[in-house]
Amino acid sequence: MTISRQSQSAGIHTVTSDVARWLGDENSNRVALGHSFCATTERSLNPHEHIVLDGDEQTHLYQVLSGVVGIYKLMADGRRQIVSFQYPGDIVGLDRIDQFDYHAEALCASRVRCIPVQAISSLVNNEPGFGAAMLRLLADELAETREQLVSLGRKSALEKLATFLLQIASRNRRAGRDANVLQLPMSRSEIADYLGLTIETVSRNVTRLKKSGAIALEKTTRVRVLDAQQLQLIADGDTDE
Amino acid sequence: MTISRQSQSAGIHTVTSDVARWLGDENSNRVALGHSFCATTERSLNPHEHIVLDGDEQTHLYQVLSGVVGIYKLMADGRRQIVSFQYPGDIVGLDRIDQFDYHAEALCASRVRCIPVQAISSLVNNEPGFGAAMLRLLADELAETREQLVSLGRKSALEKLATFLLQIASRNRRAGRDANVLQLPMSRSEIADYLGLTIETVSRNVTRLKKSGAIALEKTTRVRVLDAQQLQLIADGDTDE
DNA sequence: GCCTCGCGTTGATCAGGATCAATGGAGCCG
DNA sequence: CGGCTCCATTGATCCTGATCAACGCGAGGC
Repeated sequence: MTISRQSQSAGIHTVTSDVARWLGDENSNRVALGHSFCATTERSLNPHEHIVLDGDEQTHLYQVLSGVVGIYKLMADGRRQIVSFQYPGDIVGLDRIDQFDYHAEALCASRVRCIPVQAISSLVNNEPGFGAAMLRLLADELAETREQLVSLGRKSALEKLATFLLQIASRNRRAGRDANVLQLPMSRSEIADYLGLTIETVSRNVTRLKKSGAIALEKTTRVRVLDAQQLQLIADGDTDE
Repeated sequence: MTISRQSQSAGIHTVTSDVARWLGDENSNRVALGHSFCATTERSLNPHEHIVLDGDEQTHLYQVLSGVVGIYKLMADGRRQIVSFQYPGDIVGLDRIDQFDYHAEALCASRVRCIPVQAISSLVNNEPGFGAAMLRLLADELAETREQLVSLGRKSALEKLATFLLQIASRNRRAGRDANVLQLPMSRSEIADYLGLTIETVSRNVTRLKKSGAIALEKTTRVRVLDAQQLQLIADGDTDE
């Protein structure tokens, strides 16, 4: 097993079982559920702490409360594909039943609510709207993932990056935040592994967008959108070159 | 709007409204549903006939009964990404609510069952297990799509192709068919647009797999797997080069 | 059977992004 | 404040897969 030529997520592969027991630092919590109650817990996560490892038996779902969680898959030789970024409100594990087939890691300090899987079926049966909400979340996630397939399969590096920035802008807008100031809680390496690129290519194309006047880089981790329309044209491949 | 350099799906873009009225050639059909009945219809599709166009208002879900349906997205300049192949049992439209954001096209002569969306909520409420089945199908689709992200983002052309062939083999196995004889109901162009490649690259890598002894090409549209283990190693990137 | 047309294969060349290498810069700790 | 470390940026070169081009082959029509 050789080291990947594409993935530059060096530290990532030393995945340890930091998932195992977190029952120490949790806040107990109870959620009304029909006539009964359902015990959920909250957990605080340090940057790069894992919630879930590939192969873990699924004991809980995890709803992100704050921060950002990255879901990723690893190939045998270490190549990494980040499959989704999960933001507050998103639920990790909706798609699985018995066992996880991905890793999930807090990208920055985050909090998650842990929902035991045994609670799910009773929630679905007793909590009106819960099943529908799950379906909705799952459907949204599928739609986003399909859109990401277009990026990975058919877009150039510049188009991928513009698309990515607009995703964040649109998430900001939905959350009522400024759609022109984009916090990037993830590193270049994580962006690269999300877009199927290398960090160098990400960096070069950030520079290209900067030089073209579409964005400004206020900090490494903060982008200001200067020309949203241009960014949109680039993302859609509408450049008439 | 210039013509794509990547997509070679020439005829595809002349998408006409062949979806519109099919009420002529349908077989009426009724599905028991609690106390009431739910009218579904069946529809036969010719090769390359569309079921759904991007932007269509969603009036039905479509369950594939026979054949194969391709779900794809188009970029403004014609680049195409096939996002999923749907086989008998799969349902097109589970992820959407009001409007389709993709095209769906029969790749070969196919039949689909059309389920009116109005029926869905009553099916969920009255038909025990229906909601769970929808969730399950949706979850499976999401898991497959995420796996495809790994292919598109991180695998080489050869690895993508091997992965694709093994997907078909595993579908055959689940359906009780021979996992070593793979029918390819789609053209090279459709495989290319699924894998984010060009037809030439697909063709060259089919040849490579042939020469390596992993597969034999019985017809253009039929592959025999000769060395499943080698194919698996290639797909996983376990080649020790 | 032969012609035609569309698809698939193969070859030659090009280019976008990966790789290899060096430098820059920000945060952290002393 | 200075040094250290990690990450991001920039530069030089390489390589995989795209593009451009030609040819082969099989299916359908006459």
